[in-house]
Amino acid sequence: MAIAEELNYYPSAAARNLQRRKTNTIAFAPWMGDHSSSRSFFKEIVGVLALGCLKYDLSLLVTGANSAEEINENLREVAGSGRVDGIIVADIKPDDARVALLLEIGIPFVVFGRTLDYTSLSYPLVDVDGAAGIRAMVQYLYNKGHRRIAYISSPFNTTYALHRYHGYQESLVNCGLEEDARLVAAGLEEPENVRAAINRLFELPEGEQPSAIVAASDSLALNTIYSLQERGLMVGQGLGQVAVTGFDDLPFAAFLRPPLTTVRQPIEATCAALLDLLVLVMRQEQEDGTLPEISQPGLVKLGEKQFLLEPELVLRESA
Amino acid sequence: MAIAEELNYYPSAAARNLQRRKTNTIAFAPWMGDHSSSRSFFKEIVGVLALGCLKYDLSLLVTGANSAEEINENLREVAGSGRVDGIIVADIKPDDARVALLLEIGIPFVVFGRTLDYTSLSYPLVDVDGAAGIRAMVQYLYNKGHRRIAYISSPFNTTYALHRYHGYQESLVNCGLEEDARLVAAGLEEPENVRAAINRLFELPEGEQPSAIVAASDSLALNTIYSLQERGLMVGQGLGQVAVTGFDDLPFAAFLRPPLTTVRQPIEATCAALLDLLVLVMRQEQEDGTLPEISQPGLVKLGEKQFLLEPELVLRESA
DNA sequence: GTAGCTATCCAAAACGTTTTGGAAAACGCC
DNA sequence: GGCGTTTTCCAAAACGTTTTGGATAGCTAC
Repeated sequence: MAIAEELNYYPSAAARNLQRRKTNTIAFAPWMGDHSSSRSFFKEIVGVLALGCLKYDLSLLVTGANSAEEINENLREVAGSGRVDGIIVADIKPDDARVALLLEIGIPFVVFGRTLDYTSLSYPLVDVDGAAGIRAMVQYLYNKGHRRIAYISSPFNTTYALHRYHGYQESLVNCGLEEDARLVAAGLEEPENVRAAINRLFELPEGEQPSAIVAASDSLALNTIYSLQERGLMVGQGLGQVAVTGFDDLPFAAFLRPPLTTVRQPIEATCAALLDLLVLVMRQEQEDGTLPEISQPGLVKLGEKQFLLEPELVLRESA
Repeated sequence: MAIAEELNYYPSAAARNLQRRKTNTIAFAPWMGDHSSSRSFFKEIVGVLALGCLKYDLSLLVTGANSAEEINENLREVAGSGRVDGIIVADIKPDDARVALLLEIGIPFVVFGRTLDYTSLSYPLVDVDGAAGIRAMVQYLYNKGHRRIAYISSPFNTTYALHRYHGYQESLVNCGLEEDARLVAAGLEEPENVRAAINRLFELPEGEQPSAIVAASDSLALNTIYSLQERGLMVGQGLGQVAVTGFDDLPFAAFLRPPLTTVRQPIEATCAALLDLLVLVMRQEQEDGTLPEISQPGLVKLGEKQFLLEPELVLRESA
């Protein structure tokens, strides 16, 4: 050991990997598409994952891809060549082909998020319970006295957008409120579309206008706030003000004026759960021994290897 | 080939790596410290790097580390074991030990940023010319008629903070203005400190107060704007307004009210230059053949393997 | 047809570890 | 001291590629 130290010797990773048939490396495969809204959240994750890997002595390989074909080809190559022992798939689309691909290849993997298959238990996953987050938010607004609660969403072509919307519907039922289609605007992305939607909301007859607006994401909430301010409306919880809430707790949320009440994505907990679960799946793959239990505060067990994380309400001045 | 396709065969990466003594993998080693301000910028980079790697058929390994010792140990291991062919070091500190370490190990590497060694040409680097960015900004403000231009900075314990400040000083000279120590506030990080600094600026005698405030980062600019608004001052370029500028063009900059005039970090260009340079160094390492020229719009050649990128002014309504 | 050269082919070596398995050593017991 | 068992030791095999180099085949020119 002394001589090794002196010679600055480190065992060759390639030779080790070859003989042990194991790389101690996992891949992080986000979507990397043009979808800027989801992108900003997944950027947050990389760093936390990298730090989390230290605990398990894993290295983190980040795969980029410009298109759907490229990501699949990439995944095939990375998994097929044995470059990694496991894969974390993020930013899943409703009809994402990656899950099927990975099941076919037979490499250990964990998905962050759910495909459209709402209650899918066929693959290991961790997801933030968006429906629960929105439910908690709507309930909070209801308790504050709001009865006309509008909902603003991005297009329903992502699973999380759907889950969050379902949360809105569920909590309306829980609160004994009727869903009013005129208070729901989905498919919004560009600021202009948000502005148009907000304008429509406040062209409703007097007593039918919303007193609170729940946005499905922080960036929608941001544009909602500006749209309201442009109309000369005040944002906040006070009398004559319109309450606005977001979802994600992106870095800017606290710096808006007024600071945004929102639902915080539990990034650290999510990453920890993803890693714990992936390591479990990888171990189980080689020696079918006893699998350690995965448990964390706020973690709901959906199935054998499926977990949901409760997000947290962050109350600020916008509601 | 048909049979390989049919059997879903992919060559073993480990065996290849072993024989070729080459991994086609590079490491990205950011600081990953607690430094939240720099962190947000480096998160931006990972994704772009991952995409850029595709061009060169490289994989990207992201190393995490919780402390200075850990990052060094990590770097030693990754480089020593031959896990990667080259390393991109980011978020460099003035007295960063990583450069010396990598030089000693003798692995190809590229640094994003400069150590305190202001004109260091002893290792390959790419940096954004912060001084040039601030110079352009001050010159712009001068041309708009501003003569009392204040400067707000984070602590001078990072190289980029120093460079940017030097840019401020240089452009004052260029514009024929005297530096007024009362208009410079450095060492700021927390919102309260920024507020205090702003308050001091506007407790100056009438004609000596600043008409423009150049902040060394977007987050400082954000707190500057709020501090001004709390004092009842209007932010913008108009009459009786205080102009405020930032640096980085973080995602929220465009969404502030008023939208922030700032200096945009050329992320894509930076990543492209880093990769081009690293690939060059790696190739040169093995076969000392002809090295292709690295050239990009806005790229200034500082030395044989040292490049500076001109950042770009983004003019919005805050100035 | 043959000499001299180049192109093709393929079995064997090499890459640097870990695993394997047989031999030697150590141990425990009667 | 001898037998059976366990532990230690170490040379050789294995991991799955790419490289090597000697042999064979293919050309060209006389």
